[in-house]
Amino acid sequence: MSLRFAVLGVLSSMPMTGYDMMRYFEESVGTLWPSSPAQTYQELRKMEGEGLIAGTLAPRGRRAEKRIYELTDAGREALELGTLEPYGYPNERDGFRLRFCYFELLPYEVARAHLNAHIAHYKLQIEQLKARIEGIERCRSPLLQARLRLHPPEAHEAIIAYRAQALGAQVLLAQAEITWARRSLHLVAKLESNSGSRKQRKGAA
Amino acid sequence: MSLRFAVLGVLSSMPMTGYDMMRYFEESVGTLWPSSPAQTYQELRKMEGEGLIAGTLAPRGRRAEKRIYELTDAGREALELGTLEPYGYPNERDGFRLRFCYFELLPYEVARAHLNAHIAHYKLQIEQLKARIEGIERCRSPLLQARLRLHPPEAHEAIIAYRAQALGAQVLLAQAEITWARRSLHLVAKLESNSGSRKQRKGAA
DNA sequence: GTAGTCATGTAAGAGGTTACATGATTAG
DNA sequence: CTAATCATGTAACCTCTTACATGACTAC
Repeated sequence: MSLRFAVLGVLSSMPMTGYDMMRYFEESVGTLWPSSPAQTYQELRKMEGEGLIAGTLAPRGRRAEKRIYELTDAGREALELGTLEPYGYPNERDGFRLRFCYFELLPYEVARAHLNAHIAHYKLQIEQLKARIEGIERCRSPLLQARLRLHPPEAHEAIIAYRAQALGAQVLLAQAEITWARRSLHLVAKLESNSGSRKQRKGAA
Repeated sequence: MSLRFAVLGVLSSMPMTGYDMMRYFEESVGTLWPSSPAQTYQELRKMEGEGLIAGTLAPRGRRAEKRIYELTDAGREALELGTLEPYGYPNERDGFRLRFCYFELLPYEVARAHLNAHIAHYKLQIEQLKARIEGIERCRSPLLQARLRLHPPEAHEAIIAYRAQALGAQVLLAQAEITWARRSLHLVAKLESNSGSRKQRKGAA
């Protein structure tokens, strides 16, 4: 249901084609709910069938056509309902930690390399998120600008703040990942020195 | 590939039936990679077909039978390879934050309720995780005990520490969630007091 | 003309959820 | 005898990914 929610949310700012939607997805909610072209187009067709959105054919050049979607009243209702309903927390999966459970199978060097890659991954993510947050706060996205135009000025602060705060969550989580990985590097070092001194004791004995 | 990895990991401690596996999943890596009976049994059959695990029929009571799976050499290799390979970080999805992006549609009261539910959710999760971590550190699980028996005593510390540290990650992340939700409650309060003198929105235009 | 962007799809398959179906064994 | 547990599945469905396919339009 979340892709559907994302589509409703994006369309609530302005009508657009499936192609536009894919671009705006990346710009706005893309970090929160990525979607491929294949899935986006399919979902749009399905939602049109269910009356949540309405597509109208528009000319494009002389021979070609494009389909511009906009929210219906039912779609607007579904969007509100989606925010109103309590969120059903799905099972979270954590492939990295699953593998980490078996790091005892690895040489310390490889374990360290994996953890350093983890840190690099989330550092990069934080940079990207901060750039996005700045983009939101400065209203650089045409999608966000369109959304603001739909609302009175006194609502603008909330719209922008909620968006930025949503990405702020991802920053906090990424920072926690880095903290954890650093601690895990300490753990690896400790395990290594323990096994090192053992070897020394054995060698000495 | 992660369910497969989880199966290999669990089976590397001891041979067992699909039914046992489901129970041990919940006990050990269940928080990291939950799986349903349907999926578990299917995956086991598939992995048997690919020679990663081998099932032997064993009698159960007088008429019934059960299938006990164990790792093959290929399976052991696959497990090692799975830890050795760099982890391919998947796209992460965040349904809660996606909804949060549109909290401006909600009355402040409902926004607060959602955030409080968020805090409650992760507080509960932290409690459960801490209980699990204690269980690991005290070696309460028969699965972990079996695993330790397979290894020399000087390896025990690492095995236990990695497991506990894996769940420790989830604790850190859950704490970050709570921190974020508290900050978001402050944000809601601020927005509300800003709009305090103004008339608040009601109804759809 | 050709490269890049705009625009829309289909098909196959992996991975996961939910619901249902079946029957034996064990503990009380 | 009954209920809980042990044990194994099947079927339908949803979501998401990957790869492929098509063709018009625009700027150079």
